[in-house]
Amino acid sequence: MRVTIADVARIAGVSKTTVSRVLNTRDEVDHSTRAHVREVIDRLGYVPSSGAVGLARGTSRTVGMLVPSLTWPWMGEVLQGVVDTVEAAGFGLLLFTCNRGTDSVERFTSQVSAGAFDGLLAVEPEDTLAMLAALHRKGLPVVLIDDRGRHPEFPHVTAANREGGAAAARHLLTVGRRRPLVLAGPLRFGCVRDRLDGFEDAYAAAGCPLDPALVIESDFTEADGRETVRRLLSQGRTFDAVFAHNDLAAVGALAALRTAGLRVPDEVAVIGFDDIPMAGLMYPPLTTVQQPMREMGETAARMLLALLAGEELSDQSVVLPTSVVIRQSTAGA
Amino acid sequence: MRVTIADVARIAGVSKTTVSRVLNTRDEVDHSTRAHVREVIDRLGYVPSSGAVGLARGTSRTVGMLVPSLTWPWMGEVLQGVVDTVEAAGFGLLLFTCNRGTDSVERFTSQVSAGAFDGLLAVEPEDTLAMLAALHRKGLPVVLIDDRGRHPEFPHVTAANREGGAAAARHLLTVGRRRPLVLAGPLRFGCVRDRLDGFEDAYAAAGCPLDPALVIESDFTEADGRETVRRLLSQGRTFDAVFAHNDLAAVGALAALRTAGLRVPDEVAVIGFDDIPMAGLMYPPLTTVQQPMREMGETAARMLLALLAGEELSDQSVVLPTSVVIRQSTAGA
DNA sequence: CTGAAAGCGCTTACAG
DNA sequence: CTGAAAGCGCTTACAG
Repeated sequence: MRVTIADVARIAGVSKTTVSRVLNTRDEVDHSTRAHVREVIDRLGYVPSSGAVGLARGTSRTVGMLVPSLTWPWMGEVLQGVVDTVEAAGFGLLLFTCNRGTDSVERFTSQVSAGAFDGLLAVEPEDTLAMLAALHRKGLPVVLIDDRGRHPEFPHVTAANREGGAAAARHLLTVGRRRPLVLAGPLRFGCVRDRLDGFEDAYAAAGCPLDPALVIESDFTEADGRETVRRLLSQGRTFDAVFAHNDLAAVGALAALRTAGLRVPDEVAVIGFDDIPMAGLMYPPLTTVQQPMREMGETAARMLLALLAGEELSDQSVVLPTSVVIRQSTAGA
Repeated sequence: MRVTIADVARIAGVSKTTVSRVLNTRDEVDHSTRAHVREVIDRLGYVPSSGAVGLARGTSRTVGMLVPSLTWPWMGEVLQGVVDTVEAAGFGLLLFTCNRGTDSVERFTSQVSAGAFDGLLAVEPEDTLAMLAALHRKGLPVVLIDDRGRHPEFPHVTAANREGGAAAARHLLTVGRRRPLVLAGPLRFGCVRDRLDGFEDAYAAAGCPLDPALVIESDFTEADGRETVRRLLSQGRTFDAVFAHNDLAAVGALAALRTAGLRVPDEVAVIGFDDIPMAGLMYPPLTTVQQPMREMGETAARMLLALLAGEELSDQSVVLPTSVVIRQSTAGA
């Protein structure tokens, strides 16, 4: 059924060794022999069995990718960046989301021991960090795409969260907002503290320190963003801007402000973080701090491929720039 | 380094054959031998090499998934359904998006010949249908997650597009709309024709045939939905509802209507198709015909796994029900 | 119930 | 420049 290297060798009248060399090495084969073997390979449509190659070479030319969820709004972009890069390098991508308890985590780790992939890309491994650290110590190359934590022990790529927070602040100051509400993400995340620090410092530097009562921990969901803003308004709190630590919460803020009859951006300007695909489609279109998700995926993949090629990483930690995308939720009509 | 079956055999004082049997067969091994080997396996943390098992058995226990894009708004749901199902069955999922020309298509097909996976799940393979048909004829099990075409030659899962179109019509009739605009998708897609047929028939059955001038082919994008509605309004066309063949186009319609100063749903009701995650977050929240994307992914994966297990499919074609999710873009406040 | 041996399809020293 | 042979880590008739 399957065409094997033995078939090619027999038909070309050479040894399997020679066929293998034509396939894998650049020299050591006579020019005309090489051409002839090539011709037979093409004619037969021979493709080496990836399983056999992997077994003989001890590598799979496959990378694993572990994500906590595939339905988060920005995950598609990250994944697309990863897949494009990995495919272009001729590697396969094995996808895992061990999000169904101990069982699935165990199944995942056993795939590692099984040598199913040579290296791992992981997004935000909140509950799996210990496991990843263990695999990493055992020699598995790992690169984190790190939206949440601070994991100096791993090579990782992050967005410039601190600068992003500062840029959000400068933008709000530019449009004249002196009293912003901060809808922070969970404070246990490093990225959240960074965004907050950058934002606070920029406001302080402008001689306009934040009101601590207007810095609220939220949970990155639309529902909580909406509910939090509703509650603050009903308590009589006043603010002239909202800085949400992600776009989903910003969308919730938009809804609560609308319900309360407050005009955006005239009375309250709103800025989010991420620039998920729907941000520009909201009403009003949402100003936001863009994280270059696709580029983060590409960069992480390139780092992992470099590691697998035995190269040293010039930087263990790559920080990609964020940028403010100005739309009508802060900029007026 | 790696613990092999030979290590286990040596330490347990049995043959590799026996270890293999403990691993793979239910009987043929003495109870106490089995227990002892199990204990050694656990103690050593032995996991069979997936490459070696695959080579020896001729299968990879991996399924491939081919998607045209990872950034479409509903793709995450499909993927999550697939991954959950495939993982639970102990299979790996290899992800491909050969969307970069001939090169990447070739690379993909060679992965098939390489035996990198045992079966394939594919979403909407517009430009790759001929290639998939060829692989299918050569014996590769393929299941299509079929949002667009009509591909009777493959096992596939679809949503009930015709019924969905009819349900959209009935809903609009219920809220008193007699003169709807249809923002159709590309008419070359089977799903588009089905949605249109169902919608038209239901309106005709209500004694209210559609105005052909109000059935417009669009391209499933927000920009085109917006532009089309803008153009029709500027031409003086009147309609009291919009049925868009996907949510993105419906979101565009919402924007154009807002710009034109038309109130939704009072003056124009809007209904979409898909129920993508952002549908409920729009202003006003978008009524839409829901496709069960995650379930489609799960179902397709289950079908493929059944095929790989050598089972006959009871149905080559599975049609999952759609349902109207009523929100404020048709229902008033 | 158990094991020796061949085989899956490659790669890679080693020898010439 | 080329090939015979061993080896990668398993499974599976076959024999006992």
